[in-house]
Amino acid sequence: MTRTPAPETRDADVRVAVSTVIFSVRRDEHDEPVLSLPLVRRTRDPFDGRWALPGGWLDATEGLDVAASRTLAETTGLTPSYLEQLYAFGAVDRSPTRVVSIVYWALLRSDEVDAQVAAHARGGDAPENVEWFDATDLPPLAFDHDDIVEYTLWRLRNKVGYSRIAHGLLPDEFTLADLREVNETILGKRLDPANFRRQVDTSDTLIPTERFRTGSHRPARLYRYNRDVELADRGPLPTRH
Amino acid sequence: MTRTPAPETRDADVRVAVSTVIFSVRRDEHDEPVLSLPLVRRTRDPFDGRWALPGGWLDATEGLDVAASRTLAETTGLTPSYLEQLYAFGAVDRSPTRVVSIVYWALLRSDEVDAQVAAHARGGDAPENVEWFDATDLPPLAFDHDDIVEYTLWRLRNKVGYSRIAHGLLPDEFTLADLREVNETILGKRLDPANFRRQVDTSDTLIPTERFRTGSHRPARLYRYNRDVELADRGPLPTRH
DNA sequence: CCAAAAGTGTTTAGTCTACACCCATGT
DNA sequence: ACATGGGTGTAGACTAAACACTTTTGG
Repeated sequence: MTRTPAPETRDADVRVAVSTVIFSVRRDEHDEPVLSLPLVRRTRDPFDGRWALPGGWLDATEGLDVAASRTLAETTGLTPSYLEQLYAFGAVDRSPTRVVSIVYWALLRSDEVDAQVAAHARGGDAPENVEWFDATDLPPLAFDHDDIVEYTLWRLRNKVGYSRIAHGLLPDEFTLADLREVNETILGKRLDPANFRRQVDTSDTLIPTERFRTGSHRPARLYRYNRDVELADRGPLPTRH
Repeated sequence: MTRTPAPETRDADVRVAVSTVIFSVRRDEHDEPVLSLPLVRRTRDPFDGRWALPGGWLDATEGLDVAASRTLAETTGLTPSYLEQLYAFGAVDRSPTRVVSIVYWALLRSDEVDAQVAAHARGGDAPENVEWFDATDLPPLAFDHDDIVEYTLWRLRNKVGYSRIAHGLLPDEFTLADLREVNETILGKRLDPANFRRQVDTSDTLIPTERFRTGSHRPARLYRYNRDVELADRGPLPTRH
């Protein structure tokens, strides 16, 4: 039972990586909203050619959250509106070499997707080998990334139920129909407009504006997200000394 | 924006540790139940002499869960009945050297506490520098372990509300009063016996036995935990291939 | 005026909580 | 018998789903 204390070099060959599952709601060819996520095509073994989650190695001089943001930006050019740690994956056989991956999940506002992509295209620094996929219809991924995405989806759907996290996928101002559509897309089912309205305005997370979106029918009031309330608990509030 | 890809040695000086917050319900001098956890006194710098969470370095040949169990056993001699990953802490300044800690939290059945402690005492391999503390009244801890424990407590109290996880703190057979007492101890408030009974037996997590605990008054039926239902979701079901 | 989405009201079923009450046992 | 915790019943409060209904615009 008692074990000789190991030398400090015991973990010399364990490396730490950071990956991020980042969701956004994009429109397909029929203008239907689709819960989507970007993947990066691997250009080396293992899993050369396979699609994988964006990520990279943890730098010794940066915190985990920062590493997640940085590697996401480096590989995809995207900056999320919401970022939360998901889980640390560390099975011995999940990669040929010993890698512990700290996985984050993130949300990207729908108006930012195209804006950020376009900006990189203009700047000539468009990320390569990046493609968006329907989150519910993915190709087989590298490593254990299939499991990771599945768990992330479960967590997202769960969290949408008890927090107002869907705002992280919308622009500053939006209608209740927009918000409801995002929720419907995530959950994959229709929600009652009347009851949805009541749920959000008893939750105090929305601030009504005096502006309206005018369309083909009765104008809908625009709302803003109330920044006084947290989007959702993000874990242990990483000791912001 | 674009960054030169780093060499594979970028994270050479990041080490991975595993720590565990393990709870049990112990009796104080007045026989009152107290939510307690064991701490280990550090015998070297940094924080020499301070109390810290049990843990140790991740071995390159073992998974994260296994490492949590092993380091817990090595430092305290305890074997948990429930183990779940909590969070990965990796702020740059949380330790003089760069350490990413994967923190687990665990439960230990009340009948196991003394049994395991006694077994080690007999075997002469009693763990040193280990002491149990009231979880709500801890001394200042080493590193960021104060924050970690606080977050763990929050998570435990939360989870007790929507899952039947308190069974992890009880022996195989127990009365509803036992189970309720554990819940009360965790939550720090009284629960209505009648309503508590209904909650648990609509949840299908308990199997009634034909045995009764006889005491000073009307005998109470003993229940067993229904192993067909999971205690609680433990995260992404670590790909048990 | 009509279609369609925005927004309001109401009915109902289910759940949660407090608490009154009966039951079974050791003293 | 009686005190005490084990166990059941139930009325009121609160919540959530379903859906009828009114409002406001564009065509």
